[in-house]
Amino acid sequence: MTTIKGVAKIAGVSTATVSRVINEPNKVRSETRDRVISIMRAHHFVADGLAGSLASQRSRTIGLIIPTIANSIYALSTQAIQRASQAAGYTVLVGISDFSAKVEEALIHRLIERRVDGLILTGADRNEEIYRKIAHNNVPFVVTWQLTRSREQPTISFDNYQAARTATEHLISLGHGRIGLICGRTEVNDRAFERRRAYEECLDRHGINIEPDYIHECEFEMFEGRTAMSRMIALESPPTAVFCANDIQAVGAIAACHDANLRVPNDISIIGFDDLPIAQCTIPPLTTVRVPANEMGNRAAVALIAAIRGKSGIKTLELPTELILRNSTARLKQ
Amino acid sequence: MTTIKGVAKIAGVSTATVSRVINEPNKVRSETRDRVISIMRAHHFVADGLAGSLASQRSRTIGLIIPTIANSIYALSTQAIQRASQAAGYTVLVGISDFSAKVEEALIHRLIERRVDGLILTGADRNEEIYRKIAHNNVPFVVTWQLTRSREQPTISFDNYQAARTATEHLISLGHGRIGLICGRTEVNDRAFERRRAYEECLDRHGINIEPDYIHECEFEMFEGRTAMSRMIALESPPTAVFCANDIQAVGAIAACHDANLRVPNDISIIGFDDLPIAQCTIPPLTTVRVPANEMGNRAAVALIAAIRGKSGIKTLELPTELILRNSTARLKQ
DNA sequence: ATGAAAGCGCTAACAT
DNA sequence: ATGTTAGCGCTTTCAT
Repeated sequence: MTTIKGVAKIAGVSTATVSRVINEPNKVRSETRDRVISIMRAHHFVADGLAGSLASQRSRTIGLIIPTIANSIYALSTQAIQRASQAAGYTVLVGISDFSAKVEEALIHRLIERRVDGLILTGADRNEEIYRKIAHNNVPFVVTWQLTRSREQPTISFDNYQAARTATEHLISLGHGRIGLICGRTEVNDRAFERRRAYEECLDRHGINIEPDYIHECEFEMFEGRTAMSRMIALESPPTAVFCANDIQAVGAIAACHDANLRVPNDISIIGFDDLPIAQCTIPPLTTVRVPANEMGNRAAVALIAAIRGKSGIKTLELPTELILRNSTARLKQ
Repeated sequence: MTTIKGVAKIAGVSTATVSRVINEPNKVRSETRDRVISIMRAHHFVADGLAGSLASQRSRTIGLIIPTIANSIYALSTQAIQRASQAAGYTVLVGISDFSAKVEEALIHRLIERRVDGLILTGADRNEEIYRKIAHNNVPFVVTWQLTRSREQPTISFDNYQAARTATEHLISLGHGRIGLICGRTEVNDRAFERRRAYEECLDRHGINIEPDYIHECEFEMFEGRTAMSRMIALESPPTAVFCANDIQAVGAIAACHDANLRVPNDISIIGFDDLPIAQCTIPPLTTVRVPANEMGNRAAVALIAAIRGKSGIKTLELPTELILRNSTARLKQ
């Protein structure tokens, strides 16, 4: 396999010149440059980026940790991060933690090992030891999907608490008092935790009793949302409205209502969270909270890359969310 | 920042010993090993994988190219690839081509630059020059999502043509003669191309005329499927059944029927492709063709890693698909 | 079981 | 504009 040494020899120049052709082409006389380039082409030469990174002490790679990819939620922000990074000449290394703290720790270790220039994390709730390891290895990072005002981590996110509160208030303002919750597992997911906290505190603030049978934590799968909803429907006194803390589960919940011959929103109101594309194609279209996944991903990547280039530190940034009124919620029938 | 040299000095051993502790721990006396390990811990030491890869000439990284991630289709196989790779000690570098041949070429170059030990590609239709570059750099690879019996590329996939033919035959067997098609852009997507070819040849074989107004190519977005369907519904003589060559577009198509007050499947039959989780939660549940995305991803990763380890070459493997009968297709009303 | 030392392929001063 | 050369941090062969 060809190396810059080989190319240099054939072209009759030094390795430094070949390196310049690759990295700073305009510092090389066009004649020399063209000759070198054509030789590289002819030999299908691809420079060894590992050697380059080792020598230059930067990898032009950024690491991203997400809990799962199988679900559109993180796919959207991931895509935005990929796009922004590729555009800036960076490659993204994605690690999927499957909501496991242990796996996440191993993945972060791997990414640092690969000498990523920076790290984008999902959620803020992790072992202090991990943050220490990141700091000791001088890796700039940014937290997404979870605001951390109290902590010192640089964050680019919306506020899960406020957004979930908006959703809950919406149901209450419609006259509902028996309100259910379907959300992710709060022990492994601080975003779900915040959303549940908002739901509970909001009911509390309105003097509404919190009914354990109305609260279901489950995986981010449609069928899990469907099962949870079926259980609530089967209750003696079922809720008249349900807040699904993500659209995936909401789709399942709507299917469960349909299974039970309950009309949405006439018989039961459902509100989602995320505003995935699917929210526009459910029957009826889903009222939900729009989350700035794309912008969050883009901004996080851009800010991180700026920080890597030493142009600036990362300032915590709160992005707005928005209640999207469609057709799955209605005023409580007296 | 600490290096193995630093660790070695503190521990009073050579760098070779530290390296052994990291890579072949059992070749080091347990006493020495424990001392070295505790020093590494205390200093949050993370070995430089780039230097290691450069020296050992293997990166324990595999590259994956997919067209998009925003849609569950490729997310499922990607997840399977990630899992299998992580389990085998490999990191996955994902490149997203956005269905652009040019972007894909640049990404493949980047991955080879990063010295991936192997490459997993989506679809088989690309410039010969790219295959040559891959070969010249001795990178083992495997093609997924598209069978290539005629070509020499090692492939692990199902057969798009046969699967799409099954779907079309299903509609014909139900008595339909006016059959529409909604699929991806065949110029940039050989999977979509094969599915369209199967649709057309199948109609032809049954003596059914191919009606250009019944064929819509569009992006993998629900709303694009919805728009395409609306157009067909507005036709003077609309189709009585539509084959959506992926479930995403099918969801949009169902929504369009609902918009137009057409009942599925009473007024119009719809069949999808992929069997994504959403297919079970549409109203009505979607008849579709199940595609072995998870198994394909897993097998591709496992086979590639085996090839990397020199255990075997990659043998082309055809995975089965399956017609999943649910409730969105029905016999044509006379 | 451990150490010494020669690279791996590139970058980046510094020199010319 | 181009060349010389000393590393980057690790692995690995060969000694001991």
